[in-house]
Amino acid sequence: MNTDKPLPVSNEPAKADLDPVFTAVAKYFGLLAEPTRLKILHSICDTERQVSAIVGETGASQTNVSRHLSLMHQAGVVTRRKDRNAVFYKVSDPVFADVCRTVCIQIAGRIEERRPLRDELLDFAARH
Amino acid sequence: MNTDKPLPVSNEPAKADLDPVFTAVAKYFGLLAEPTRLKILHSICDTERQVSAIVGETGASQTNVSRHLSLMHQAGVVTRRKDRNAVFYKVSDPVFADVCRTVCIQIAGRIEERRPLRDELLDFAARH
DNA sequence: ATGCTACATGAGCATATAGTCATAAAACTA
DNA sequence: TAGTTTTATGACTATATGCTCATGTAGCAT
Repeated sequence: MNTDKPLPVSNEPAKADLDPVFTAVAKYFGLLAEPTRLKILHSICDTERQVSAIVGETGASQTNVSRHLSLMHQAGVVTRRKDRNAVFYKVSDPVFADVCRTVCIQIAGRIEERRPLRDELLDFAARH
Repeated sequence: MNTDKPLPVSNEPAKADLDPVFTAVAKYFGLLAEPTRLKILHSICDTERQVSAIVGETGASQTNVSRHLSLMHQAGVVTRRKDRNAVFYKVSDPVFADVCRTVCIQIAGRIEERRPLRDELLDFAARH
């Protein structure tokens, strides 16, 4: 019998195979879907920083920061460098670096205008 | 006593006020962080479609599709148009339309190469 | 060796949310 | 009117995950 991947139903153009893509992309966006992670990314998008510094900047607990950093390291969007007793992290993924810079630096000034966030991200997109 | 918003600790440049921004941005990205929603967005990023058609395309249940559509409508990224018995949805946010087009059309062909997804999104970013 | 600092991690809790089933509401059809 | 189709929603379940407390581990200092 046929052991190849199951053929798509009717004449659809291999649409079933898109599922893993959607799942993977969703996970990727999920990394950007948490305020604490965005804060952390903001803290290390330009400068390499050690965990304790990130903790101080973000105000999150050491445990929590460590967990988020592990997660993002596993996903490959931050790099880890150990120096003596400290561990330094940095955003290695240019997309993420861009996003956090844009979001944090560009948008921050407009928060008091209370424009819908949609507009903010529209501006973000327009500049890329 | 002072009833204004609390002053930032030490000489930090109003960093505490960034919190609502991070939260809002996170919620926004969260809309893109679910496979089913990405499928739905893919289905209506170019063409306006009624719910039953989206159900047929995505393979998700009618209830689930309806919920996701409500959610995205509330968030303002899709528009709703009622025609007789049917309801038509369309992606109204150009950012989302772009994302879903890019992700689905551009990346789909490369899934079998098994490159890390990071590279995929790098390409996405490079073309903007 | 003892203690201190820096980071990571197991266990557990609390909450958010994706999904389902049943049902409701609205509009068309016979 | 009765029945069908289309979409939305209340109630519920299951799972994921953000967070914390406690503890472990590694390197440095005295």
